[in-house]
Amino acid sequence: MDDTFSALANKTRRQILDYVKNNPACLVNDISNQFAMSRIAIMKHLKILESANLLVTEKVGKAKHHYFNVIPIQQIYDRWTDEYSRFMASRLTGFKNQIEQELKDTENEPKQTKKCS
Amino acid sequence: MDDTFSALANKTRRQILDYVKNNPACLVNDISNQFAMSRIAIMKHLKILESANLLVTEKVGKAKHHYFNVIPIQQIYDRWTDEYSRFMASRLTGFKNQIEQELKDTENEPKQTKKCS
DNA sequence: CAAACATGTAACTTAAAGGTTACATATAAG
DNA sequence: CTTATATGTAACCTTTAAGTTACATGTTTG
Repeated sequence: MDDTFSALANKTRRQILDYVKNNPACLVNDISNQFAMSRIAIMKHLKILESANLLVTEKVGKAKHHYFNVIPIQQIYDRWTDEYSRFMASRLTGFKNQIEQELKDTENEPKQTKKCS
Repeated sequence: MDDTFSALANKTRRQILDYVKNNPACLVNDISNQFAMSRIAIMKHLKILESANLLVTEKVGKAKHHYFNVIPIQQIYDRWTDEYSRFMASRLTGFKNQIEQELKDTENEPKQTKKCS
């Protein structure tokens, strides 16, 4: 999970994900041609994305095909909607009201701190 | 948006967010007491979280109160669900039901928050 | 086989992240 | 007023991130 957050923290890597999503089966060179930086730099980003399982690859001869994998993003999505579900739900009622509600409800409730991934 | 991703990429900062969410109005010292590292290190993390607008603060005398702000996370959520809507589409129905369930449950479940100092 | 092509590895540089200790300021309380 | 408390700033250190150039390997194709 930490790998996923780290991988997504870099703008170039998010752009790579966007590109691969829109160009399934694309090659290393296809990807690196989209960016100003060198192919080596892109390959490092690809390695990080692949380690985070955000990209999966298939080697066919000398060609390496890349595919976007949404599952780690879904896992983050699930994490946040679990951790912050009340806040996500609050989109219907507004943040301010929710904070006021929390402060009001505070006295008779137990503290609970959840572990972080 | 980049600030938000960067801020969320660090495990300590995610844990800080969890703590502040569960302990609205908490102070710098309340937060730093939860961690092994120094108060100064925590203050740097707080500054980053505040710059990313994930935390909002209110100064009252010598005390600085911290509050979690979900809006940047909602924006990320919206970005990804927009960017990857095709991939998320299959999950949307489940999500809708989940939110409805959460809203329903919220009325009966005790909330897990406690006000600080 | 030789040349072009696609990808992979190594070594290095620079900048930024994440932490430390020491010191400074401002408010509350005795 | 003096002391304890809560937060803020400065200077520094170490590790990691992110990029570079140069070279190596493996695979098609003429």
